Amino acid sequence: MAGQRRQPRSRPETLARRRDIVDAAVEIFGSKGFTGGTLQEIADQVGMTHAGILHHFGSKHALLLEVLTHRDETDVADLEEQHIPDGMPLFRHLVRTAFINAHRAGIVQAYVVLSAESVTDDHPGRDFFQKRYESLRGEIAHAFAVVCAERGIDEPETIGYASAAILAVMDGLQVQWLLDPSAVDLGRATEFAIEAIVDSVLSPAPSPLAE
Amino acid sequence: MAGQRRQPRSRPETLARRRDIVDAAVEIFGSKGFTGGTLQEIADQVGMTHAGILHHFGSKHALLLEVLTHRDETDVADLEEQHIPDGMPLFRHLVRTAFINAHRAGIVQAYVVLSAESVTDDHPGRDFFQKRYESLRGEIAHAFAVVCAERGIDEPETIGYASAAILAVMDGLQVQWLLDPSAVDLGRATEFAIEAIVDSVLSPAPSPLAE
DNA sequence: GTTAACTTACGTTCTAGTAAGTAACTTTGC
DNA sequence: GCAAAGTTACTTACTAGAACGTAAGTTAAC
Repeated sequence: MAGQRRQPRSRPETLARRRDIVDAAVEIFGSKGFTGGTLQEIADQVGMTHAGILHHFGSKHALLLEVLTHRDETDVADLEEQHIPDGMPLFRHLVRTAFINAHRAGIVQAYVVLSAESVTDDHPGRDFFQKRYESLRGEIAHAFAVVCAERGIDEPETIGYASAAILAVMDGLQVQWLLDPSAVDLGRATEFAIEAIVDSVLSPAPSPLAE
Repeated sequence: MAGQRRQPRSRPETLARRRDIVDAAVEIFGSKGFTGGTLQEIADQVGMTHAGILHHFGSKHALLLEVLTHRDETDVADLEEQHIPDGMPLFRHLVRTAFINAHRAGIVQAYVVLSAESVTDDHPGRDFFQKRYESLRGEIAHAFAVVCAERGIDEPETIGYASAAILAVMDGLQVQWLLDPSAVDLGRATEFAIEAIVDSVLSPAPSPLAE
């Protein structure tokens, strides 16, 4: 049903060149945003003209989608990798990812900038991020369900809030960390927050905010 | 010491016009970002030419800073309002703000987009957001200190992580909520997360992630 | 000898900013 | 109280540059 499968694309040199371009695009879009970054800058970084990039990807829009979906090799969240951890190991994995990300400012910045930019009207990445968050929330919620089952407790309705909140802290801490790395310890702060949220789902405490 | 205080600016009609422009800028920058939004669009919305806007603010850059610093009237975080709540009331205030924000998508979007965009290189809003987060973290940390003192407990070192984390969840949940309002209950999710974090500072539990 | 991987060159559109002009309102001199 | 002078709030018109995209040509691989 899809038009034409491209077998010609399979030439190894060409594939490597495309990878170079995507890598450069991650860096440029990460440091300038999608709207602010230009094909020219990306082209300069891989040593060709901007028309050469359009030859490979057709449009800036298409290049962005390639950047977003083919981040596999240099993954940020690593959730969709070979074997997705589940249950408690998932939460440990998320914390570990935060510690690793503290040494990968480039990719982190690309995701922070592009995900927030995607909420703007008609942004080409909007659909991608909407589905990504939905899927990630689902995986985290599932991990909560597994953990609850393991401990023989009913799944509290807070699981939905907690799943969104975990992703939210991770993203939000990245913004603060990017703005001032010396002010925020990305790994430890993420660890603290995830522990707090997980604990609050498993052993609900009376609200400390109640008057 | 400052050059010349402008008394002419105090003309009420002019001030109102400037407010109109700033309001329009919030909407445009919120829906398209700073880089993506144009003076033309802002001008259209207030019914003048883009040169008219430059007459008032001098440059697009300066208009952005005005948008960021003069959000006072339609405040998002409301922290710097008349009397800053402190101690436990601050946390309640933050939760209340989240519930209110759920009905103010426009301004929320402006802040989400601009704060994330500000991490890009040489962004004119970078300095603003860096200082803003620093100041907000400080206020939240102070509230924690007050609460600890009230209960006669030592301030745990987790206060720093918790302060950053609270701001982070608020921001991160806004992103997810803007992408899909039906999937995230902004108010309740924020409430849950803040309660979890506050509780975790006041009554530290053994890490649920420990193997 | 066809296809892929480019480059050069061009077109169109759009951008922020500037310069100069104009109408209206304020202030000042008297 | 009123006219001259100055200031403000714009507009129109322009500049200079950059952006993405396209079309056509060129070299090299298979």
